[in-house]
Amino acid sequence: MNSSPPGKGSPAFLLTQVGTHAAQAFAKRIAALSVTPAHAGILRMLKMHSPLSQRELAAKLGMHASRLVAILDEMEEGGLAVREPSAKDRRVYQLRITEKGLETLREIGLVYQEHNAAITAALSDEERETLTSLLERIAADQGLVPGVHPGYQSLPVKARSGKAAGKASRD
Amino acid sequence: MNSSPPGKGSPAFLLTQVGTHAAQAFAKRIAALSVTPAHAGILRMLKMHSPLSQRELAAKLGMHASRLVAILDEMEEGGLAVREPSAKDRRVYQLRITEKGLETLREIGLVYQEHNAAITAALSDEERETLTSLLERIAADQGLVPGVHPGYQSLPVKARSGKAAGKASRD
DNA sequence: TATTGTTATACTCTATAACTATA
DNA sequence: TATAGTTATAGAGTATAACAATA
Repeated sequence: MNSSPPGKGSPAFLLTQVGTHAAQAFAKRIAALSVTPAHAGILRMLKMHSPLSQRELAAKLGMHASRLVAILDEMEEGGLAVREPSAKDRRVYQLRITEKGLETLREIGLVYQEHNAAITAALSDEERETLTSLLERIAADQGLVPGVHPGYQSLPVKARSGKAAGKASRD
Repeated sequence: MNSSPPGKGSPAFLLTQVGTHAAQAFAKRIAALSVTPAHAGILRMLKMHSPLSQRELAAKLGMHASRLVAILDEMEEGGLAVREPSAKDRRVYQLRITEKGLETLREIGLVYQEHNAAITAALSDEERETLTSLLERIAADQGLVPGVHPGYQSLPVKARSGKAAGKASRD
């Protein structure tokens, strides 16, 4: 097991393999709601921490503020969130989730539940809990912030250009 | 737990969170060997299945053949693999791993072991085995091919441009 | 006419550094 | 002079469709 291919049946590789698959499957599911994982994460942040300036939001997500501009443009266009001028400082925007954003977040929650059930379909309820608790301990040990995707720095901004999504094969 | 943010403490989200983190951490580790995850996966494939044509390799990895061109150029440049003309069909190349490629694969194996230990440092041996077996069952249920990264379609070809890697913060 | 590997094109995403308007 | 948000630029990656050589 030393000169052999690394990690075929060992946890770290399985984690990236299954984790990548889960991320792809989730992105595909919520594409039906016209949102990306980035949108979903931002909606969640805004629900929990509104109001937030763009820089505060960027800091919380671990991404550069300039990347947020396009994403927030999309979200405003889609009616999910709004930029409101701050009374105190005319340079900053207070970001707030809209009623439609809250509704979309609820729908995302439902889709997530389906996704969660599908991904862990092979496990019993008890095993699901075991898995959750092991993963929570790893996440804590690795310094991951609950609810924040570490790939935020490079999560696609827009949904993949449609053609590929219709290709039947994946998931 | 219904209108609340999706998946904070539930397995599917934890899987993508921890899985993404693990993938990033591994990529960073093997960057010290001047290889990317894509290179590592190809080295492993070539060790197991040499010789292989480019189209056969692309099919096994689930990626488009044209993407392989640049990656194999790099690997030949780095002396990890070679394109040998086929005796039977002058259109095809037989890909073979070199002695240096085998040596690099051994080193990757060692780095992987460190990585695996680091990622699962929070767990006991028994828990590690439990996690492995749960993940293997999920992977099998989801139709994932053992040892093949589902993100192969969009794994970065070259190591990230250096500057970012030296930025201290991640991992 | 089909297939292998390659190249060319157009498109997306990203990071960085200007830039503006405020403070 | 510093900060919030924006825009511009340049670079990297990808997918797709041509393409040349060979079958």
